[in-house]
Amino acid sequence: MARAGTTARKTRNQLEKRQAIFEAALDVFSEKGLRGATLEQVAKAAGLSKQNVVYYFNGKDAIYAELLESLLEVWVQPLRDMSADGDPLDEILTYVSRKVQMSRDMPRESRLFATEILHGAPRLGDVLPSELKALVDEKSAIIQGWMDAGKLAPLDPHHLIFSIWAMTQHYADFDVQVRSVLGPDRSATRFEDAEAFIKDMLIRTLRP
Amino acid sequence: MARAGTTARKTRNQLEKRQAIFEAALDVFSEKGLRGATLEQVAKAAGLSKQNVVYYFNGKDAIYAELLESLLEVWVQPLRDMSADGDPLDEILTYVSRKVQMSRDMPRESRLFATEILHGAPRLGDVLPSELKALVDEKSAIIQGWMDAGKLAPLDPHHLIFSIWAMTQHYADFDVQVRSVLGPDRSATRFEDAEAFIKDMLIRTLRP
DNA sequence: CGCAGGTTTTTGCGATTGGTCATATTCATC
DNA sequence: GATGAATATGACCAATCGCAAAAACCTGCG
Repeated sequence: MARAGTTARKTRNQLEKRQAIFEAALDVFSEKGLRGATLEQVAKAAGLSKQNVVYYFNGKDAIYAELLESLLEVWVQPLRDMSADGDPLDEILTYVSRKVQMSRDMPRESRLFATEILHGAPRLGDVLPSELKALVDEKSAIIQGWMDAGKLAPLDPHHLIFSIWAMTQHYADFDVQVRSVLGPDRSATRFEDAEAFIKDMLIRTLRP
Repeated sequence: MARAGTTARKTRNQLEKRQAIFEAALDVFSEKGLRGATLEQVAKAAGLSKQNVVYYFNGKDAIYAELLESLLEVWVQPLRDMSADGDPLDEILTYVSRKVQMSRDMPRESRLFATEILHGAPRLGDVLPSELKALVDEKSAIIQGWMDAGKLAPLDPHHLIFSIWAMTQHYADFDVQVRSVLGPDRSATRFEDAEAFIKDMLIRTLRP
């Protein structure tokens, strides 16, 4: 037996299979949650048998944990990219664009994280209070700098970031509700409309 | 056998027990989700035996479904109370206040609805596209009226409501993340700070 | 008081689901 | 064909839902 899940070195085939399982797991877990999903559903979506999935990972929880971890960096990248060098408003509006884009193109990832955090983020370990906090603190300091320089209206940077997270991710996480309320026709342009709305709101708010 | 769950008429004792089960179920379901929670956990939290809980309801799903339904009206009440007669900005800021208050005082309810909608809201039936849509459309029309009268800056009312939902509920649903990022000291005042921030943002945005 | 009716609770069990393990068997590659 | 990787098969075990029937508990009324 190979225990593909534990060995560090992996063949091309192994990586492909693991990727297929990740993709399937993202589908199933984001829709039903960790407990609501079964290994068999993941296996079927990946085109493998339940036992074969276990061969590549060490069980259900391991898939979920590794999936979360592998998506983490991608998830916070837009905030990472916010630079102190750019134009303040541009930087923030670009950040909003990218977050709306992620809600449209990666709703499963958004829901996965949402569910996890909603339930207390037990598997995110201490990533939130350490790494994420550090990142947000760093970017908040930059924003604060812009405000101190009179380039933006003075507001609490932390809550500004929270509000951007909330508004943008809302369109991925609560898509069912958004579409229900907007109705079929207006739903077609919900992401563009949302982006325009949020940007408009931030421009009016942040104008010094 | 009495089938307390099905009969329309209920004694005082029955109602009390059912209420206790609701309370326990809210605790457990909001924390672990429907599938993640077990009947026994609910029963223990309610101080009853598992089988006795089944006596009062017709099983796990029935508790969850009835719980959701019983909370729905409470949940949308603040929006219901928004009146066309009041001062536009006041009405909206009051709405924000009440929503933040609900995030602080009823986080379990918020998370329960969040989880449900996140997973496609299968048990909310067609409440979203019918009743909720009607309510939001009605209030959006009122806001639109205010904007047309020049009392508020022109914005999309639907997305304005979405953004208020998103920002206020964020502090209940993602409380773990908020507290992690803010750190212990700043967390103490997170709801007051959030309310002030959101109101400030809306005032700047909606000023005609 | 005591018992007859219904109500509530407990006991015990059947059945299903789902995660995991152990052991073949097939496959690919040298 | 030899060797290790990959897949398939079968079985097991734990968790848990839900039912049925017995037991305990009222409560009103003769």
